Amino acid sequence: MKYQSIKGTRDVLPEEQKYWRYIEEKIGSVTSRFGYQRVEPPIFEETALFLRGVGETTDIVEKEMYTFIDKGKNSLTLRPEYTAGIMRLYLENGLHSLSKPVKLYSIGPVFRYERPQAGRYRQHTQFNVEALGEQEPSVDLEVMSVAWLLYAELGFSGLSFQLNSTGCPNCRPAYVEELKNFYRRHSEAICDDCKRRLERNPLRLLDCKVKSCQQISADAPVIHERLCEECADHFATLRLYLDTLGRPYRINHRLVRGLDYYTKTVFEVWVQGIGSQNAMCGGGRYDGLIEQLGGQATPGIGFGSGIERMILGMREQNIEPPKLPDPFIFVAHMGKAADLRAVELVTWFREAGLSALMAFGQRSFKSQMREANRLAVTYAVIVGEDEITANHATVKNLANGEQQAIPFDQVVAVLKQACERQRC
RNA sequence: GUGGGUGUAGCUCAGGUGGCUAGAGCACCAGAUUGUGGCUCUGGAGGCCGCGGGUUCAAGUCCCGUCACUCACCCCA
Repeated sequence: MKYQSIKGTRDVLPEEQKYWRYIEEKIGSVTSRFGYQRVEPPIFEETALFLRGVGETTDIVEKEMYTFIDKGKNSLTLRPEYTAGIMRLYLENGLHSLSKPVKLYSIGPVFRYERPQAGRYRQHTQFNVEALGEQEPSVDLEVMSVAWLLYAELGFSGLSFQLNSTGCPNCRPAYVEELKNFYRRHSEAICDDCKRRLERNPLRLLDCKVKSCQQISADAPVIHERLCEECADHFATLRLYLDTLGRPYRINHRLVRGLDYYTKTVFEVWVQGIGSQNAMCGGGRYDGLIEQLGGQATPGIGFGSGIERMILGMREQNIEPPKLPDPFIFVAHMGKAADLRAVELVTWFREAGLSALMAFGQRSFKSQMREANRLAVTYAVIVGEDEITANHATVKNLANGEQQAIPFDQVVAVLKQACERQRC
């Protein structure tokens, strides 16, 4: 085969549409109940926005961005995540003048150059939620609840939050220093990756999967025990909310995110069964980000959730989305005059709001009926020489086999009525 | 970037120790029923056995290389 899709990308085929439609409907329904409004920034931005917004030493920026120079010699990048672009959109369009918090969501593709594996693609579709301008922990709860309610209504079982606080500029530096000192004492024993992390991204030391490193990290200082008063209060209040609602969560002091902008709350929602990617969504608070991008100091919190990962999880848990409606009418025709009448009929049906299909060209009547059956239509409308002569259509109900003659000028009204009766 | 697995029909896959004229199921087309679907039966179409090289009388099968896909690590949705 000469051409094939790019590594890490995938084609969405008709078979999968019911999942997409179902998820998009649920997203629309849940977000509207929480009062979130949809916005869509372009899929590419100035590269500098992501360098500043995501963090220059993050893996995403260092090795995963699709960056290119356009014909005007500008450095542009396909968005590797939503948040930076949403912050730009918020500032550029003056959304800060709206009443706070400003609650936004988006659905669209994001791009990262990574090695693909189950549930991870170079282009994937992300559902993204942001709440801007409010620092109360009840907003953290609300944002987390959007994710929770979405997955619950999609039918997922075994959901739980993973929760941590990464502190703020007042308390994190001291903690990071303590953490580095702890690991320096074990610098002989940790793996090579961790030796790099020790200097570049110490928080990620806690997240190492190597067994010997995990034994060490079990004794490492724990951040949520070293938060400043403000962060500790915030964390405690959020936990109180979760306890009150009875939402299952686990404090995971290893949960540190790869993006620089997170402060205080970080969370994921886990579901079992999609390979090594057990997180359905990941997000957190980023109280310093907007200021860093040149706006007024504005707190914010959000998360991203991969649609392809949701579909994978639904398949894993045998969650069957409602199937798309089958077409209602198939027009079978025999002979030249009938072909013209069939073209007229499907046109009338469609203009009346009914779904109607027909066979193209002169095919055997049997094969047309077979096709009608395969399409799972409710009615076959049969037009042959007999019908042309008699000026009526033969309408066959494929479910019970009954058929009757209906004059051509009444067939649309009759089937329209039948459709309304069974809410097709 | 690192490690494992797999490449045979549109799809899912069989093809011990090399002997194939390369198979099955599903899907597709047609006929049995010259104007009636589903079920059944019969037939048909559909393959450079990923690609290149090597060993051999003989390679889908063995060897080398290569590409692709895939799972996992890193990281992340």
